[in-house]
Amino acid sequence: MQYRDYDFKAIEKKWQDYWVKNKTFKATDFSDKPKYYVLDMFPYPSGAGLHVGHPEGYTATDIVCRFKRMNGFNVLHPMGWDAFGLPAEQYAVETGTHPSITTKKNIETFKKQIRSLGFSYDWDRELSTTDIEYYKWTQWIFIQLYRKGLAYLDEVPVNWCPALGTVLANEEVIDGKSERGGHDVIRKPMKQWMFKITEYAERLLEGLDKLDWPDGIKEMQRNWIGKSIGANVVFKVSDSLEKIEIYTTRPDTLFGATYMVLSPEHRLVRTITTDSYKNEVEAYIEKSSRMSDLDRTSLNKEKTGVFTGAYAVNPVNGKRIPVWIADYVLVSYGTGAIMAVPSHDERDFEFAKKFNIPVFCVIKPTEKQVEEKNIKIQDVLEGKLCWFGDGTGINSANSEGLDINGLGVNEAISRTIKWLENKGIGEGKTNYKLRDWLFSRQRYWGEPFPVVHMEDGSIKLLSENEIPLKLPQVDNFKPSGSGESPLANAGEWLEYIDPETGMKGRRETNTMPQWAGSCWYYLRFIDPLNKKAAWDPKKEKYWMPVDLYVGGAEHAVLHLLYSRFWHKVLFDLGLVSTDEPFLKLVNQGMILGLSYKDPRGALVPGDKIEIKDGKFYNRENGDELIEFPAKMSKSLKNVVNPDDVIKVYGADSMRLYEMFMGPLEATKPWNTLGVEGVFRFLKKSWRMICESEIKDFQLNRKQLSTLHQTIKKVTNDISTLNFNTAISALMIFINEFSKDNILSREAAETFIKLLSPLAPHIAEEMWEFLGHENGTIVYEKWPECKEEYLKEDEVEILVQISGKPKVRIMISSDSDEEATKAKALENSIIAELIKGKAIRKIICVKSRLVNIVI
RNA sequence: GCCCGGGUGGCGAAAUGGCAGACGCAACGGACUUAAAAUCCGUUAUCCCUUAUACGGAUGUGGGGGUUCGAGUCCCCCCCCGGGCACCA
Repeated sequence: MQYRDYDFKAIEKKWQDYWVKNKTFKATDFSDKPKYYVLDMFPYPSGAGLHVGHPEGYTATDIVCRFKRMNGFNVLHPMGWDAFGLPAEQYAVETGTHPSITTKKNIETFKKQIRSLGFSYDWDRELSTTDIEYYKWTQWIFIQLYRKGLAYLDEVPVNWCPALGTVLANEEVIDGKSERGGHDVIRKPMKQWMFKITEYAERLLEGLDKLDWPDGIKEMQRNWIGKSIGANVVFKVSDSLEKIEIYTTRPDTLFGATYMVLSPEHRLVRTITTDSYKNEVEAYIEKSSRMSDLDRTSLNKEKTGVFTGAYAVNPVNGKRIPVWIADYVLVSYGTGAIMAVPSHDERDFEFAKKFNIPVFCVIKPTEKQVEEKNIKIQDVLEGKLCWFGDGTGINSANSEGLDINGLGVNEAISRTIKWLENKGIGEGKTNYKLRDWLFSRQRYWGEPFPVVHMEDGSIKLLSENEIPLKLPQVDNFKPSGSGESPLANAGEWLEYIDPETGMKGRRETNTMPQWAGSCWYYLRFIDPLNKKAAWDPKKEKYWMPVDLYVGGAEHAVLHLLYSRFWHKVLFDLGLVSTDEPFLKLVNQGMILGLSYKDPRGALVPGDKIEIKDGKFYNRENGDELIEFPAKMSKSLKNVVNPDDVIKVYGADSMRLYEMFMGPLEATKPWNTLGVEGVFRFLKKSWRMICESEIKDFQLNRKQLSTLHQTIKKVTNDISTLNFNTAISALMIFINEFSKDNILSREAAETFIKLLSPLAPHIAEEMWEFLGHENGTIVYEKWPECKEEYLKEDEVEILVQISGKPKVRIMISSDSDEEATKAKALENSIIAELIKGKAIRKIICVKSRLVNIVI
């Protein structure tokens, strides 16, 4: 073959066409090879197209896939579209364009862009959550969950915006106002579909332990689930038959309870409030119901509350304590009521101080902690200071057999619970912060629920042969005005007549949230064309679980928790074979854009920058600016479009730069100048292969060592996803081997193979250039590192005197400790430096250093 | 406030407790060229000593302490940046 320039445009087109034509990356079901399932978080195909953040994770997974194929794995690497959702619907409201048209167009753009990067997806498995053949099975899964008793309708508050006449998603409400227009948003109760994810709280928590996920993400899920262990305790209401049950994690502080608090929504509030306090209580309830959650829970908010006039009896000591209502107690957690122990709970302490409620200390801090925290123990004992650290019980005994004085916190808790249980007035109780999952949206562009509201008020679940329930064509995508979804205007579509009983009904007009489609797409990829089932269980058993899942950390809780929940339900139903879907999870870091900030720290958009003498100025007011990485955004004009990079440098350079910037997980700033460097490296590689004389000859010791060190480094680094250092190893190799204009075939072929997962187009072309005329490098065997070549005859070691580096000497690489020491001591410079000094000791690290301590 | 990340040259970054700054960018100098691009070679942490870019010495991984023959790496305290959670009793 004739030498040509590195014409990346022609090369990349040629091989992308070749891969598509030959279905090079087709994953075969039931191959004898070990399977490896690599999944990217599939994108929402927006109108803006890809930005440089998308290809980061996709490049990483692509490299792993190609590496695994060369190591003999049968790789499943699919791509699809999470295409239901708000932007297409909002565009429809504004322009009247049907969301399916927008979606189709955006998918085409995304697909073209993704293909231009040469990713090795099996495109035969492509899917979109909006395909009727896909959402049929999303509805089918809903049916399974419903039948298992995990779906229910409940009247819960939604974000209702009267000015816009619509319901908003949480994400569209910013500081209690609508994102668009800044109108007030209130909480309005509406019938909503809920999932009992709380039934799976414990298993979702336990399951985390065995997952190979970033600790941060696991911790976020743990916090979200929010398990706490404590007790429910029943307090009698004084002069009444009513009882108030409270939840506490600190039953050991029961003797310190000086008041109680009910949340304003607690069902007993009106019952127990005495006549003289009615007006105040009603006013308070009314006031807090109008407040948004944000207002109620915002920081630094001073505590508020009112007394109900009622008293309760503390069951451990019979003391009468006042019952208050306050919005710092949430109705949705625990029992919606607490016992307040101001002496040992900061919130209660704050409240008690404000309303002059007594503080009664029941835990004496340990000496050690008093010292550490630098507090006066007397202040705690007198109730002047709130103490929530360790300590021992005081003032905590009654005549009915409970005595926890002198006990530590843990022991006191278990004793108290035992006592409460014996008396029948309380029990050990575990609570979770996790709430049931609100699953319906008042939207058009989502999966319709396979549900009908019948005339008689009953709810009918469609049967499996009544799905797919197709989303109807409508002309008007505007909200219905009643707070219902645009589907409420869908006319005939709404009407339903039961085929068996003839009873009339109206279809559910809510649609499912965007999470629905992404909850199970990894399962459909296994068997995307199956018409009879969501997936074939045999294929599921072969491919699952996902071995590597890569995506952004913004899905840490929601998507990843929801899909784990569905997966566990499917597992319980015997529909999948593993109880966790994603074995290993990696979050790629955010890529920031180059931005500029002025002396006041304000960011200045990219089009207002003027560069003079290597310094940056604001064109408008002459302020000197400093370069500063910031999140890419339209307004800052710092968004980098991959297409532009590919046009100038090619897809291989784009891929390489994305990986060379730094560790995959790190947040890092994009700098287009950096692409120049990897582009040069590829050009250099190209010249080394295509301009050198390639011959078969035996490499010398030094070259063999470099070659095998490179194999070892690249192999390890790709396995551990440290692509940046793998690339630098290949650069070192090139710097070494491109010095000569004659190259051994062995070195050349090994290099191309090592490069091929990272920069596949150029690798294919060079592979072909070397005479592999028909075929692809994709399934060539990955080079093997032979340890015996790594060893060099001589190694350089450092000789230090008292830890200070002095000289470097060459020694035979198999010198033992004694020989190494002797060599070091006989060196003339060392001998001079230690002359006349006593050697205290000598530390010797084999093949590394000798440290002579004097 | 709490929980995770992170802080290393002008910049992106490397470093199983063992020579800090590999690799790359930028900058500077040189070669090639009529010239430019491309390419190649070299220099590039700070300070001191010095006729000096030699030789030599000291300092240096956010700050302060500690462990160790030896610390970017381990331990304690503090500061700053990014992300998440936020009255969950």
